[in-house]
Amino acid sequence: MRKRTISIATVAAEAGVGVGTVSRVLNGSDQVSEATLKRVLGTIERLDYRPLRSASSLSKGRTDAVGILVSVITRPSVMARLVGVIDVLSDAGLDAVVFNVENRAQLERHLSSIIDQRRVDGIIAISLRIPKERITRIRKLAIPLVLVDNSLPNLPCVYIDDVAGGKMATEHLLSLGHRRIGFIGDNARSDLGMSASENRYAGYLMALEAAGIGPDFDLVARGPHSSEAAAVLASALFELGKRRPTAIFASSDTLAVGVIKEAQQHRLKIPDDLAVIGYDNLEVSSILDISTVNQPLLESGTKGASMMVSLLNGEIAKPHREELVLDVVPRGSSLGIQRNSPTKLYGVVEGPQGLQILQGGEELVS
Amino acid sequence: MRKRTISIATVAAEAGVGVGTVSRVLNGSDQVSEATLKRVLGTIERLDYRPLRSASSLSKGRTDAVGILVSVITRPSVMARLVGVIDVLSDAGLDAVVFNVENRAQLERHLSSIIDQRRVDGIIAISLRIPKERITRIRKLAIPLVLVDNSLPNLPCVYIDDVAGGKMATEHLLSLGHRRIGFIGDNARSDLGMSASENRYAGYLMALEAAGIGPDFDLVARGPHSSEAAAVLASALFELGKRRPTAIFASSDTLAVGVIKEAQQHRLKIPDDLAVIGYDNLEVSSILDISTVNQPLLESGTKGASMMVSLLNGEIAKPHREELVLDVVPRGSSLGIQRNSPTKLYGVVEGPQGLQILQGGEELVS
DNA sequence: GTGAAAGCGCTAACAC
DNA sequence: GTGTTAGCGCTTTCAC
Repeated sequence: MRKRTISIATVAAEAGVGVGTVSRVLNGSDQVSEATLKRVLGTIERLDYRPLRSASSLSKGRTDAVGILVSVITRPSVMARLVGVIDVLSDAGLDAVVFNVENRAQLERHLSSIIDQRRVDGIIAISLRIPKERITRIRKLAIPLVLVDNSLPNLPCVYIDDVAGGKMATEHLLSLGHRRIGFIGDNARSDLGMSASENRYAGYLMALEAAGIGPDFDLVARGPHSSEAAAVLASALFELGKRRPTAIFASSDTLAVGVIKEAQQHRLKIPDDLAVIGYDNLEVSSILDISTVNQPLLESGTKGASMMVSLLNGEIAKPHREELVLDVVPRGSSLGIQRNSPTKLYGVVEGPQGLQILQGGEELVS
Repeated sequence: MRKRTISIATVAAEAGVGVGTVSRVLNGSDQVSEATLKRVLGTIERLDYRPLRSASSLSKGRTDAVGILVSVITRPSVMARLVGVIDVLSDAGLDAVVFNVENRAQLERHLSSIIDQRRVDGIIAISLRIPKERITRIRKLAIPLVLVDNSLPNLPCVYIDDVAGGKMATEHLLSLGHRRIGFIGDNARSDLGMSASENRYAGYLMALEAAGIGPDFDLVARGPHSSEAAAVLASALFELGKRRPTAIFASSDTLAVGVIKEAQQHRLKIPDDLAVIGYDNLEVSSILDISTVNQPLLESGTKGASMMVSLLNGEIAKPHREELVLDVVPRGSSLGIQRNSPTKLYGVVEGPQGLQILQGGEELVS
């Protein structure tokens, strides 16, 4: 409570050394003798001194922070990627500054603030299409940019082939003998350029064509990204009577949930009357036994963030492009096979007040 | 490409004014004549100049960023609060620096880095208990701290009364005539101090006692926060035969999903053989028609962030404590009433390629 | 109203 | 090895 503010100068004075030496100690330079190191460290400890971030940022010319642009953060798939990104950045000692982008205007606003003010050392864009002009500008300013769940030439990115995924999902249904396969997906959005659903749709069409089945647009429906909307759309498809689909590919598990719920309302048995496959392998698909296309969501985030870390450390020279693998996870909603009970994974024990499943890595209150 | 870096001095020189004037313009001071304002603004525009964040931070002594400490970010309820926080901060022009906290060690690490380096102007802790020593330190440094989904004396916080919520949920089941009511919740964790589930359990016990029903620990089970774990625990309760519960209060919707899924495996009809109520009113509860206790998740985030904004603007003097209201949302899993079809909410139209539900606020690709 | 100059707290290049 | 010093780019008195 004595000093107004305690800076590097205070420490230097107190320890009887120059500020340079203190700075060296702070930054782990080996140009410091054992003796002074100890002394300075001691003073720092005693004074409880911590260097001010903004000062060193200004001096060093970097912020040690990474901006994360996220499209519609509430979507579980986006969330999962974000978590992966944050974890890796955090481990690398980088701050994760998160920007939620719900529309084009926000995207522009955030981008300009991030880029122009140099708030961050690098930018990770998740499931987002960045306007060309911005890309150009970012390039010119030499700000590292990594794309997660998107792809652009000459830019480091973690790419997932949604077309292939859509194809795989549809082929799965085809392999089960289905011919009248419906598609339920997201509205195509021009503002944020999230094209995942449309790409999966393209894969769907390709698979059908390869199987010699022409597209039937009566079996195709799009809407907002919610279970409720999917339920409504599914309902419309079910009303087609004889012409109704025997299987539906929903471009995300969230939509698949709505489809299945609605099927139950219509007394359609899953998968006998209607087979369903979703996409993303969200937790909900596992618990509701919904077939799906697994994409490594968390991994896409960690991979992207790792790229960023490498870029910032100057370890990577040329833009790297990583493509993650997809795989169909067949479950009850298409196969009708009873899924394995998860019981085996857990050991239930008698706890102090009721039953308990102990979990690893956490201390339990006794 | 001429100048190395373009700073406030460049602008000043180019505009033929002093740096002070440019700074005034930048910060919207009214101490600038109309003429110079115009000229400086013009030069800024022409030079495409933007002030550097870290420089003004150092000078101003603030970062215009807020640190958000989040416990186990993957939980949907936590996510929802986070989204609320980010949105408000973003609108206020504050950067949201997110720290994911999975264990006590991480909490300490992040806290010390945030606090000591003054990376941020304020801290918002979501669903997290901050150790006393840290609170003391934060207080001493006069760093604004807001608690969301937690409460501490003399600290601004957005509080949700989980005990009351647990009581409400249990009373709902009691009111339906149930006497053998089970509880499935999270393991109590000492490291992060997330006590929501335990508080709801306390409410559950209170409601039972008020109804003259003694606790039966055979009907109580705890485990990790996942549907799978809940399913396993539910299974154990179902095996009690005659003594099995006729209703279950799951301390979160995520757990309720597991309970219901497992009930179906056991051929228990919902809600006739087993009534279920969850907590949080997550999207999944709506689509699966699960009764729940609604808590304004997003609002807790926005409220908390608003408090922070006020604090940083010096608008609030004493710590404010906001308590959000809870309400039971009775649905099919306890009442057995067919929920309203969401169909009415949406208008399905004939799109260019299949059916479509148009959504407001988004441009659709034609 | 406006310019000049003194910091803000740290880093890094340069001397010794 | 270590001290000294000149910035990093901006804000903010304080004169004029």
